[in-house]
Amino acid sequence: MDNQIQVDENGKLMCSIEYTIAVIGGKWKPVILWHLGTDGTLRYNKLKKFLPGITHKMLSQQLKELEKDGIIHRKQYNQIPPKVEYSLTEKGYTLMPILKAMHRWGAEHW
Amino acid sequence: MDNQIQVDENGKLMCSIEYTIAVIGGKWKPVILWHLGTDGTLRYNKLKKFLPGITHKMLSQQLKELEKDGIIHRKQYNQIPPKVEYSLTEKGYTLMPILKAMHRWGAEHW
DNA sequence: CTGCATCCACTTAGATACTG
DNA sequence: CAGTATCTAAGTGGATGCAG
Repeated sequence: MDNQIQVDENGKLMCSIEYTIAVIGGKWKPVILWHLGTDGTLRYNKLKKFLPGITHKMLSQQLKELEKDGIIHRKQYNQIPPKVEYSLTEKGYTLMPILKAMHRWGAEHW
Repeated sequence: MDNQIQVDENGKLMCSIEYTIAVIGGKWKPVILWHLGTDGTLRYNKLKKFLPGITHKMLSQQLKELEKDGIIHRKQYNQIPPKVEYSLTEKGYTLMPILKAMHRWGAEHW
């Protein structure tokens, strides 16, 4: 087994797969990233339309976390009405193989 | 975008990536599957040692769900003391590329 | 050794209302 | 349009004890 022992911000032991889960895990993040990855750049509301059932609060929250982890980029236009665009960072794009694999597996094993 | 519209058991819309998340998502499942995938067959307690911090309750629960979804196989030996072995099913092994990718990404982007 | 049931603290997410 | 704050209901996981 080659998974190295790692430690999270609380000093708890983790293996590297747990780090990945911490970054892209949860109900919404994979789907958010999937859409940003396939569509390129999306405004807040456009993105929201791709996520049936997500609440306003959840979307902001998830986006903020993804931004903090360096996965997505947030570009704000200072205008009225406001306009904000989200896109994947370079680091974010490195996740696409995983997301593609997940998407494909889901389609095949439904 | 080629993600088809799908429906879950409650009639809610899902895209296929959400199904994958539903099956392998959460804090523990990817790590459980990772260990079963790399080590082959593991007894309950041996598996538990690989998951620092997991409680008894959580492990049973996660294993039961994975079994229900056809991802892992449970082999029980009727003896005292009990002995139960877990391993990946064929369907479970099809998840390994995803898990490998997650493991690798985590190691590279820590 | 493996698994289940109960209880309870804690976390999480939804609804709603408000801001620039 | 994009985001924040608060309140609260529901979900989740940990501790513990019991069983085969």
